[in-house]
Amino acid sequence: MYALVDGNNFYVSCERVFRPSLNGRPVVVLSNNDGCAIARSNEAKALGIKMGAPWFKIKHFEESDGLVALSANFALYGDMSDRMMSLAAGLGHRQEVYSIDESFIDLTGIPGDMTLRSQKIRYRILKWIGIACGIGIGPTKTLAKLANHIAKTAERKPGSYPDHHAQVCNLGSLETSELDGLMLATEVGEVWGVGRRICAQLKEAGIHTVLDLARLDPVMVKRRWSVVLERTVRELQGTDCMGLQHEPPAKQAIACTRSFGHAVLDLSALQEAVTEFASRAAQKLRLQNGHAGQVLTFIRTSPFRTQDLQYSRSTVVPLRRPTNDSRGINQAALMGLQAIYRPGYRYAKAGVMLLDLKPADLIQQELALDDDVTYPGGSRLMQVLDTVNTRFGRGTLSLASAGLAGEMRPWCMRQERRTPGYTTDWNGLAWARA
DNA sequence: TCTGGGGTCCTAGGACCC
DNA sequence: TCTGGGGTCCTAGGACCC
Repeated sequence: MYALVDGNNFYVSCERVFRPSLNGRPVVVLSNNDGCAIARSNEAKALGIKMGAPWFKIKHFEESDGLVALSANFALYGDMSDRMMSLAAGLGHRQEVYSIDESFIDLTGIPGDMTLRSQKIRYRILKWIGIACGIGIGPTKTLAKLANHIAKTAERKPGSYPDHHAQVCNLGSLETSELDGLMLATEVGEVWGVGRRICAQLKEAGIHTVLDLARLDPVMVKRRWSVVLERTVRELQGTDCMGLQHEPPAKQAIACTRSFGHAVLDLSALQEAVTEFASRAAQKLRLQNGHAGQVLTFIRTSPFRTQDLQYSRSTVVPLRRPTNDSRGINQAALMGLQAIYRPGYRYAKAGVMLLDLKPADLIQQELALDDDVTYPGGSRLMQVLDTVNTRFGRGTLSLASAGLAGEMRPWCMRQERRTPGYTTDWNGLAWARA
C-alpha cells in the first residue's frame, strides 16, 4: 500500500504562511520572467485562471477581482518543501520525494488504520508548517495518485467520495463496487500518465472514464498505444509496476535554461547569457559531485511571435575529458553557441545542458599523448568560487565572459513581485511588527 | 509589449559491427 | 534459384510529469 502526500496549491500556500493577508484572496505565483501562472489558489481557480495562463492575459483580474500575483520564490518553496517532507516521512518507513510538493510513502508493515494515521500526519503538517495537504492511499502509486485527486475534489464535489473526511482518501478500505463507482465518476484524463494527447486518443476510442481505462486488456493497450500506458492500466488494476524509489537515482542531465527578459539579437549578449547558464549548471554539477562528458547549447526565437522569422538549434560539444570545471564547460558551451548562432533573429531563449554525467571520483586513466588540457587551480578554485557565491550571493564571482552585472543586460529575467527569502536569508525574516 | 524550467522514458530509424 | 541474424550506439522527436 502506498500513500501520496501532496501540498495543496503548494507555492501559493508557502506564500500565505508568511502573508496571512493573502488568505481568502485570489493569488497566483508566476513563472520565471513573470511569464505565466504556475500555481493558483482556489479563489484564482474559481476565476477560471488556467494552469500556465500567460500573465498579460490574466492581469486584468488584478483590477476586477483583487488578484494578487507574486514572482516565484523558489528558495522559499524549496525550504518549505524540506520541512513538509520530513513530517510526511513519518507516515511509513520509506519515502520517495517525487516532486517539490509530493512524496510517496510505502505503508508496508505499518499497523493500524491508515486513514486515521494519515489524518494525524496531515494535521501535524498543517499545524507545524502551515501547509494544507491532500493524502491519497492505494495499492499502487497510480491508485494512490487517483486517491489523492479524489481527496482534493471531494470538497468541491460533495458525495463523490463516501468518506466525508476531506483531504484524505483511502482506496484500500473500499469495496470493489465503491471503487468502481469512484472510477466511473472520474474522467480518464485525471489519471497519472494520461496527458492531453493520450486523453484525446482514448476518448476517440470511446474510453471516457477511469473505469473504462482500468477495464482494458493490457496486452491490447501495449499493442495499440505503448508499454507506458500498459503499465498505467495494470497499476489501475492493482498490479504494482513501479515500486518506490527510496534513493533518488543519479541525474542523467543537468540543465540551466532561461527565457530572456527582452529579445536578444547580437552574439555578445548571447555569450554572456550562455556563460551564466554554463556556470550555474557547472555549479549544480559540482554540488552532486559529478563530471559531465558533453555540453549541449541551444538558442531559439519565440514561437509565440509568429510574425518573427523562427530559428531553433542545438548542438552537443563533447569534452576532451569529463569535468565539472566552470571554465572548461563554459568554453565548450561558447564553442557550441558560435557554431549555431545566426545573425538576424530575435532570440528569446537559450540554455546549457550537461550530459553524459558520471561520478567525479570515476576517472578514466589514459596515456599522456598530448598536453594536459585541464585548467590550473582546478577543484580548489571551483571550491572557492562556490563558497564565495554561496556566502555573498550568486554572481559575486563569475567568469569574465558573463559580463558585468551593472551593465544593461537584456537577457536578464524580470521578477518584479518576489517575496523575501523568509526562511533562507537573515535579511528576509518576516516582521511581526515594524 | 508581455507565454517557465527541469526532468524522465520510449520509439523509430540509420549506421555500423560480426 | 536461393541474399541472415543478432546486436549496439546514436539522434531526433514525442509524450509525460510537476
